Amino acid sequence: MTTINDIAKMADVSRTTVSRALNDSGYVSEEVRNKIMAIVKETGYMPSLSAKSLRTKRSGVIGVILPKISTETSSRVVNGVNDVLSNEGFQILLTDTELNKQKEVEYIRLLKSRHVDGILILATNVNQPLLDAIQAAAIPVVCLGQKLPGVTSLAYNDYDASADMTTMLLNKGYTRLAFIGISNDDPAVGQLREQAYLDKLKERNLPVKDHWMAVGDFSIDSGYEAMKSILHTSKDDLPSAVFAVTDRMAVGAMEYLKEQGFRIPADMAIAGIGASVMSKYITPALTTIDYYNQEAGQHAARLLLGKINHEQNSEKLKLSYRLILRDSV
Amino acid sequence: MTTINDIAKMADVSRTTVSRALNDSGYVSEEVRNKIMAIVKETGYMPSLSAKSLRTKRSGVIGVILPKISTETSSRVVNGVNDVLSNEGFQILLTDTELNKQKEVEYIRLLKSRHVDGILILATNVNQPLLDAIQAAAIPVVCLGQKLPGVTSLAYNDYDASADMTTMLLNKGYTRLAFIGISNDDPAVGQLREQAYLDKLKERNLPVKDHWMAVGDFSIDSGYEAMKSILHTSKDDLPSAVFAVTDRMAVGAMEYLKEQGFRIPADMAIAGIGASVMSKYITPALTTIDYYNQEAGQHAARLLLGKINHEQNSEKLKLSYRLILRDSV
DNA sequence: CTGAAAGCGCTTACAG
DNA sequence: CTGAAAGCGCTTACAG
Repeated sequence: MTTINDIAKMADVSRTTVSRALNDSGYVSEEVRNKIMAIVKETGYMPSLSAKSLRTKRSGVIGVILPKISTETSSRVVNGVNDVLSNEGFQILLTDTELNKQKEVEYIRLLKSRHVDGILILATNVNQPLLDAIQAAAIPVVCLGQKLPGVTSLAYNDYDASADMTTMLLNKGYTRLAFIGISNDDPAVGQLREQAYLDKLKERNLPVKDHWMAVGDFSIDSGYEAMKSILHTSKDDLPSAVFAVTDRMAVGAMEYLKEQGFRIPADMAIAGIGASVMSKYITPALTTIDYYNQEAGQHAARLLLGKINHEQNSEKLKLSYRLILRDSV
Repeated sequence: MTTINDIAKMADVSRTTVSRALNDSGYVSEEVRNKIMAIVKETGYMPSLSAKSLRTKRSGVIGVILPKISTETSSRVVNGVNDVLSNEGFQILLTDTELNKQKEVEYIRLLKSRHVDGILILATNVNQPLLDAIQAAAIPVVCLGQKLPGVTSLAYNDYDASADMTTMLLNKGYTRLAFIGISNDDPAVGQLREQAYLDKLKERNLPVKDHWMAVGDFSIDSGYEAMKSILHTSKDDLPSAVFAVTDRMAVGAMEYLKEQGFRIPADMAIAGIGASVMSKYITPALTTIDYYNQEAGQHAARLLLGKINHEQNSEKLKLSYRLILRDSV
């Protein structure tokens, strides 16, 4: 492989000068610069980024920690992140925790040892070891989708979004409102979205019935099973609508209802969150909430870049959302 | 940051010994090893991978070049790749060409300068600059989804898959078969899938009508527009079925047909390729072909690992597929 | 405007 | 079994 020394020899200058020409740092005469650049072009020389990183302590790489790689939300976010990062000459080092809390911590350490300039984490839960690891890493970290205490966080507006959806359903007359949530380990999706549902029902003195509530795990199947369980335990006290906190679970629920001969929304209305592509093309089209994931990814990336460049900006920002009313309600 | 020197001092040994203990290379007395390991654990020391990579010329990073990051196929493949790579201690450096041919070439050079141990590329086209760049990089490269001359390639069985789908449709009596393809720049999806369609029609002496053929660009919208154009140009010579080479385009086509009041499959049957999640939940459920993308990703990753370890294995393998018959036909 | 030298944090012959 | 030394390919004060 050609190195900076080779280029220096060929150009008959010191490698110091080559480095300066390459990085536009310090003075290099026009003549020498041209000579060097010509040789660089000719040889196709590319500086070793390992050496560069070892020396400068910057790698031009951002570590991204995903809860699950093959998910529509993740890929939209990564898309947004990549939009802004690749423009700034940064690369993404991708990491997938498979919803495993321990891996989150491991990856933070690993990314740190790879000299990444910053870490973007899509957390699904909040726990002390995670916070400790972030603290210990002592590099810029931005969390998207969850509020991590002491960490620059960009949270979706889960409470309001869920409250709006609940209110809308209630206003449409669906006062017998079932709910499919996820585990409380997840403050954003698990706690906030459920709390808003509960609060809104309470505000109107509507009953919250245990047999109208079920818990899934993000998957379509779990939505299917949750709906089945709600129907079974509710017997002749059936709800008139069901609100699932993710589109995938809503789709699963819809699938089960269809199988059972329910007409949607006449016999049972359904709503989700996420604005998945599928939500638009399924029949009936699903009422849902768009979280603008790609924009959120861009936003998070910019925030991280800001931190890397030591710009002051550690407020907890909120992201926007939009209700999409469709035929399932 | 703690370095190997700090550990060496604390353990009162040379850094050579620390390195040996860390990497299990060469002799280290049990006693010394334990002492070192205790300190490593206590300090949370992690070796700098930049330094390691500079020294050893291996980075433990695999570059992945994607045509489009936020696509179901891509995320499934990356998922599979990550399955096997993360198990072997490798990390993924992700790169998105946004279907831009020039970026493909740039990224190969960039990844090379980052000392990646190998590159996995999901090519969508074949061109000389790309082949040259791969040649010039002189590191292990595996191509998935396309046959690149001179490059270890793992191609889907596009011709046979498309031929099977065409035959199946023909056998069901849909002899007036329309086709939505993509650009011929893409040998696999563009050329092979179309060629199989043409060959099968020819075999049975069935007419191939220009106004039954349209070209899209992978997107749902383009399928919608393609279907519209077919209907308009066909006037009273309408096809009885349409075969789109991707699920997304099939979904778009279905959307347009539904809008126009077509009953599916009674008035017009539809088939796609890809086995997207959506294909299963859309109404009517879409007949399609599963390419086992995740397994393909695993397979490609293993192939690449094999090349990195200098195992002999540069044949062009073929991947399998499976027809999924559903209600849209 | 240019170069010699030191050093980033590792690993690996080589010598003992 | 252990260590001193060289070197991977860069950048950056420092000196001229």
